[in-house]
Amino acid sequence: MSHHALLSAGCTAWRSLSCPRSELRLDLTLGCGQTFRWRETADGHWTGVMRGRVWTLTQTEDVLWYYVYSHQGNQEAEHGCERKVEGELQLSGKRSKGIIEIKQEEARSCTVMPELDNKDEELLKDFFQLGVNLGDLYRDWSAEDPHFKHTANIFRGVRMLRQDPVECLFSFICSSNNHISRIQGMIDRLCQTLGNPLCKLDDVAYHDFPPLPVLSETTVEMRLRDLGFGYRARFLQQSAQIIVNSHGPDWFQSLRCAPYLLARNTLRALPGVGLKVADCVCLMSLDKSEAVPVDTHVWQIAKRDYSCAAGSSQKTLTDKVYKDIGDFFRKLWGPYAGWAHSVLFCADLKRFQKLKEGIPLLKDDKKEVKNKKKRKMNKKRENSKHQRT
DNA sequence: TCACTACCTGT
DNA sequence: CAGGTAGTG
Repeated sequence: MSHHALLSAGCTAWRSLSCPRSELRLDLTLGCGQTFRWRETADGHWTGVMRGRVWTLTQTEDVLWYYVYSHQGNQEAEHGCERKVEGELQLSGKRSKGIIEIKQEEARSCTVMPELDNKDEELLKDFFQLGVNLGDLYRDWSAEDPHFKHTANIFRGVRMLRQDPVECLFSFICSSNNHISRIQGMIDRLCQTLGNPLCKLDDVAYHDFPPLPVLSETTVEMRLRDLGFGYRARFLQQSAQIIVNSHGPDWFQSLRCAPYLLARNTLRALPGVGLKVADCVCLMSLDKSEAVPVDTHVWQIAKRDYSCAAGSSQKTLTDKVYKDIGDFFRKLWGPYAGWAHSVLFCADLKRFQKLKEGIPLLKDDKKEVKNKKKRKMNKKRENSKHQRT
């Protein structure tokens, strides 16, 4: 059986690229709720699906390491990966680029084509938007905003992903009136049930995100209700159907080029997509760095930390208040306001509170308890399914 | 423009 | 109630 890759095991297929932690923190960026599909599969190792393949990522002080798994329809050889590299493994981060140097005979059994190497590096750079200099942005935001400056020191390296628009849209339709841990479970079940299987690692089956045509099938609503999606099941199916039936195949691509507000309004026409979800999709997958998703939490931040007047007298987050708060932050932070917002959002998450007291994150702090319960619930769901039929 | 409600499900 | 949305008055 295949295992999740471990950098310390010295597999020769690990590749790397220069990237200081101040520009990217995997734990914060992947764990702050902008994506729901990456897990810490080993200490500091994050595994997830990106562009139809399974990746494990980890980092040292100045280097980002990546490992891409093979599966059907994927040429790369994977055997021989348990092998140790001869001599010391350079974890010092001195090497900034390329694959670990390996002996000729090993190279044959655990090959990484140079041209693939390049492409994968480009994919990673695109996914993490490494062309955007986060250090410069932090400096600018800190200059304008003392409160940001305070928290930014602890929460460096929080960066916006450039996600697949389909996955992003349908994930955030699920986010309504919901919390992160449950959303993660829902997305897992969605991919497991409707997505293409990719590979299996240590008993964990990885699937691609379901394609639009599959999501648009009329049976999907019922199936998703059985998976515990509640009223969101209909939104998902309907939105997919509308996109498939009344928009061209490069609809999302065109939204990437469209101005922010046009893109947001277009998305809003889909069922289950309000201002908040539309802004998430704009910011996280459609290159709209100025989009600021305002949820109840961000609203609290605006009032508490910025004494932002908007909506201080209102009881609910109305459209007007929503827009006022977004404008407030855009004025404060500028064209990358959405990126700045995610830093503060991240800093406010309960799971990252320990960082503020200088306590490093431990991998299994949060999860152990939940896994047990999950099994119980799956059983419960099975039962109610049988009762219905 | 704002308030209120229903909507699924789990903590 | 939970990182909302849609429909109503």
